[in-house]
Amino acid sequence: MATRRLTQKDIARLAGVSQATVSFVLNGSPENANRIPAETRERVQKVIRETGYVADPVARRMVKGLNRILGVFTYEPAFPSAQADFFTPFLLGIEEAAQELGYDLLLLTGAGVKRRIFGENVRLRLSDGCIILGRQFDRDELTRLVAGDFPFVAVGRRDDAGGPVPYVGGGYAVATATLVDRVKAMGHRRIAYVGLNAGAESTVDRWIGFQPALGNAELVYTQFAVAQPPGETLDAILAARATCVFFTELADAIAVDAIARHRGISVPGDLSIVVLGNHIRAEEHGRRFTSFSIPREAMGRAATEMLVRRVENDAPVEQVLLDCAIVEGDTLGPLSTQHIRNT
Amino acid sequence: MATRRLTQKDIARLAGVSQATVSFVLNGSPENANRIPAETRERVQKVIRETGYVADPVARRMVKGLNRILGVFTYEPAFPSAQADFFTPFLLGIEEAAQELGYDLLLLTGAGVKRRIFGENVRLRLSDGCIILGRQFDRDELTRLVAGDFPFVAVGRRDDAGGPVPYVGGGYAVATATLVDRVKAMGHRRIAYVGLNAGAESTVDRWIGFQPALGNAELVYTQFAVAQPPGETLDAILAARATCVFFTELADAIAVDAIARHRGISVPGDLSIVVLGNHIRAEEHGRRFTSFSIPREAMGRAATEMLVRRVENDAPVEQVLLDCAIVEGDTLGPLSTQHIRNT
DNA sequence: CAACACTGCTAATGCGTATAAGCGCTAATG
DNA sequence: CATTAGCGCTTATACGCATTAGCAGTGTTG
Repeated sequence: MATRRLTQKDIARLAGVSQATVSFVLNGSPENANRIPAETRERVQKVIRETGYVADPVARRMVKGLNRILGVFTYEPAFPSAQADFFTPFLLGIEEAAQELGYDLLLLTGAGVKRRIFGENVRLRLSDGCIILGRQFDRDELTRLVAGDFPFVAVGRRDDAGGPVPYVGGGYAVATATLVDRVKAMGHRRIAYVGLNAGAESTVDRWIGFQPALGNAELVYTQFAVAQPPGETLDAILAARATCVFFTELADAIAVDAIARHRGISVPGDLSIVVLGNHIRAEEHGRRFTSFSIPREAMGRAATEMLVRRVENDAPVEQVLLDCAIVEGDTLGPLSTQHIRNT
Repeated sequence: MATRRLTQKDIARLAGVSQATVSFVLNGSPENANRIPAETRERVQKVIRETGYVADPVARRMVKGLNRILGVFTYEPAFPSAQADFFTPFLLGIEEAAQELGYDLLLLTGAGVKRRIFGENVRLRLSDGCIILGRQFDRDELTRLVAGDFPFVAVGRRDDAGGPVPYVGGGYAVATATLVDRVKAMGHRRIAYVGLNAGAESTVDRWIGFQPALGNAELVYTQFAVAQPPGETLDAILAARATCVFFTELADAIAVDAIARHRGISVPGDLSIVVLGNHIRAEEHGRRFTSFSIPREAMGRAATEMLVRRVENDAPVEQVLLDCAIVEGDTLGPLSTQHIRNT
């Protein structure tokens, strides 16, 4: 246990050469490699093989600057089961891409309660660059990151923070607009929207896609708050004689759908439901909501590849939105005759 | 972008002191801290605050030897969805413990197809120690780890490999024996065992707990192979007039249970089923099998804490088995009168 | 035969930090 | 008044490696 780690000096001593020679044998550049004859090289390599020596990556990094390590920072802990379904697909994509590109991942656990990038001990800097994951972004930290020289890529679109933020996001606005078009094609003209319309970029994007796509349809009810009993929400939707309701949160949709079913209100017969994004596996709740899917794994991959481009080639800031596939589901139907009669 | 990172030298210049003074201000040990008057300290800290300087963890590690980073090595990729349910609970425990102890996690992605600890560039060594996760262990690498001076802890019991292996495992043998006792207390005397009884330690442990606990019960059928159609397995179990069957693999149990149900054979009325370990959430398949639960999260936590003890205090090798709680389930019932008649 | 190039190495340096050792100064002590 | 004991710093060194510069010896050229 007390046996100190082997160093190049040890190898050099055992092989009867200098430390520099060992270093050359290990990573001889084309010009310098051939300056060491095969015989000496063999002798050194024999010692390396026998001792199982490997260069200390820390010292290596000291002089080379790069580590082939990518940091992954999450503002929320990544693995707790409540979050796991959300984070795992991202991490899967990140891990796969990192492996292909020959990078390891440094998972930053965030010291103490407050997770911060710029904390006391920014061990983050050990990595060559970092991916930032999570819904809650600290504005100030983002600004500092943009201003600084540390390469990073955000997963999820981010507004400018003293400069453009490199990101890989989901095309929520486009997908939302597509769903609105589909709803209108089904004949719906009286529409409700339940969910936030401000705050995080991902939330805003949905609203931005939604609003202009409405066209000649009428937004008869909006509920931008969240904490309301689902029964009341349903009452309000029906009172406004909406025939189709958009939810930003799957959980809200599930709750309202359950109440509707309980009251004998048919979905989509009497009321169509559309969810803007699908965070959880379909199997967990019986319903397949009409919605769009977030390409989380692909986002992880793309972000990783973008980060490596920035690290290795000092590539310029890129901003990418990946397409979200429409999930047909079975909660959106054509306007019923009863609806038409009521109008 | 071209702005080089700040170093202590820069801070020193700006504050009009020496580099060493900056270092003292940053991490003054009790004896040395008070050697620097508040005024100077303030001046230096002001510059640090204004510039946002943070010490390079690499250089820090160079001199301190430790990095507050724990490596996590998995022989199989951790996040692919097939594996995710298996690995996630471990990672959850590891992440929580690491966070509490102030460590970050270095996830080793394994270069290329073959995942190896001792590869070309053992990036692992950047961490202070490592946790090894996964069912498939490379014997040779384990031996080298045991022989070496790099601190590690295995998750899952491991046989000696040229010396005792530090691990946190599950008490499968004890839990299995408990289940056997319970089965016997229900009156069962004709028992079947389906699953491997050799190979990985976790498999062997189940068999080791099973065999001696049988006592006066009779092992009327064993199937140590795996790849057999579930129908044939069921036929063989029934032909042997077993009244209770133990499975090591949940998947096998699910398959046989499904066939039995399809054929109108009642579980546990006609045949009791016990599963030795529960790998997947109960909700995913309808049945709650009588089994034991593997405390994966606790294992991750314990392994992390053990590793930190080894890293920080050079603690001796520990080998711990955590209790597996018995899952009552509804696939184990008392011997039916029909069974008794048949005997 | 002097000048020079090439071979096969070694010595020296720097990366950014922590820390032991030391140095000039003032105040307290004998 | 000589000595010592803090005080408030600075200087110097080491960590393990990559890399540049250079040096001794041999051959090659003009």
